[in-house]
Amino acid sequence: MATGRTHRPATRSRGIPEATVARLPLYLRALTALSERSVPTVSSEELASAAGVNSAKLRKDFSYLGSYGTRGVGYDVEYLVYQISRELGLTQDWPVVIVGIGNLGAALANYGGFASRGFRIAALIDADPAMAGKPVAGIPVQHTDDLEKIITENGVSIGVIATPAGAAQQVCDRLVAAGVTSILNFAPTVLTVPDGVDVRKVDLSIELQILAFHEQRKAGEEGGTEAPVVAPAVHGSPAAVDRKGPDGDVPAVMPA
Amino acid sequence: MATGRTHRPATRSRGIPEATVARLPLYLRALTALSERSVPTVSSEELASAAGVNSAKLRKDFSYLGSYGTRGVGYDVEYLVYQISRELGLTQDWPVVIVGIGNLGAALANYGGFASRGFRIAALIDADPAMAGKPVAGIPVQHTDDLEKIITENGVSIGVIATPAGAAQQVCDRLVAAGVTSILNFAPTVLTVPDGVDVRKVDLSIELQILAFHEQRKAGEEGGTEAPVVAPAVHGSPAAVDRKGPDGDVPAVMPA
DNA sequence: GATTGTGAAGGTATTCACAGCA
DNA sequence: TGCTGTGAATACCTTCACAATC
Repeated sequence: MATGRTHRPATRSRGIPEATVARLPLYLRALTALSERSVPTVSSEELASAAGVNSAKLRKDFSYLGSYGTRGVGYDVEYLVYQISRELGLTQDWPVVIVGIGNLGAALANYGGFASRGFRIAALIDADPAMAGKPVAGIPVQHTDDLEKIITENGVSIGVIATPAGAAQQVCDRLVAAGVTSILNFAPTVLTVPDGVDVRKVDLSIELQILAFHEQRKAGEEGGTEAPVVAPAVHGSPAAVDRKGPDGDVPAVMPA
Repeated sequence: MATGRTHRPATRSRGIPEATVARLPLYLRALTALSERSVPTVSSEELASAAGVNSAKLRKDFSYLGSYGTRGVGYDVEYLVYQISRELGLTQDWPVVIVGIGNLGAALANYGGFASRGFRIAALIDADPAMAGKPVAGIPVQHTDDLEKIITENGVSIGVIATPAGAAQQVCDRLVAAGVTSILNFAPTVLTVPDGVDVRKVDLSIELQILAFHEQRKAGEEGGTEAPVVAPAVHGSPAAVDRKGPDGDVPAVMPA
């Protein structure tokens, strides 16, 4: 779900599998909570359950980082927090810009977990001149015109796009041209970027649609009641032949 | 990344692999765009590139749904839109409640892609009495006290949690008790739910941390120009064989 | 000739289950 | 005895490559 372009085998980066990397933040969060409660050590079983994964997976994940546990005892909380933080690159802090300070951008700017976890908002950028200078989350919004300058002067390599879909690709291009190499995209668009740039996408409607899929299945399962499927009568289209799907009548397509 | 609890093999649901389900919304979005431009048919190659995946994968994905294409020609756009919508359960519309109307909740409420894609905001709910009655995105906010009533009366089965982390589990429990079986969680917490309830999680700081991981790697690769990595004198990670024990300088742990 | 649909091959990820160590 | 670390087994996903079909 990341990767700059279709190529790049999404292969494990430096020996650590992508799937493992995606779980490290989860472990880190659970560990941080334990650390705050001054818990000195934790077993794979306990930690796994706090992170919502199973313990074998967790141990395998940690084994990619090294042997940081003690047999018969468990893991030293502080030590693990440090090792994972380092592995994730959180021992330095990353200046981040957020582009598009609408409802969502403002929500992101106000999100507390930001500063506390290795990231620092270097700037908020919006295309609306009326926003310029207005403080959001205590940070004055700057105009898109200065985007390149802001990126360069602050050494920003991570950008967050929270603009409308229509503007996202253009903003992305400018960010990349200015030197950003990692992008978190909240706009509902597929971004095209050159090799070497990572894009991750967060998309509300995709998540909801996935839930709807499972929800529908649940409804259909029990009692077999439901009969939601309307079944199209093969339209001017294909596979009249051996095609499976029910037939009935078609579209009435989606809105937009 | 979903699934109710550790168990449930995350197995394919009704023959359609989870990975495929997660891509259907992507295809649907690309198809909808084509549909709006009145494009009648599309090849796997074209559609795949619009959706940002490779064409073999797309064809394989579609093959799980049925044989909806025409060899030598491609796919009928309208027909596919309909089939995918149906598969995702978007031919009905799902009432959704959003709990926690802070910055993020408001942003979600204002998110346009909502109504247009098979979902309808049935209610906005917040624990702050001062919010009650105040309209957000044209919908009056209701108080948490009425949560159960709202869920039941509207037949809501999908809930969105946008509360602070501390309140999330409790809200989740109430939603589930009231009949919600799918939850989209924006709070940075692991939710525990009974079997049969799906949870999906959207987490800004996790995404950023994953980006930071890759970003760090990039910096390390090239000529080392960047030189950002502070590199604790500590030993390398893996191959250090029997690596072990905190010695020398360790932690300097994360804030929170 | 073009493009789909799909077996088969190749990877990646998860889980099992137990040897090894504190 | 208790718990980690990890090979081996399994499950899942992606990609290849080509026969089937329009």
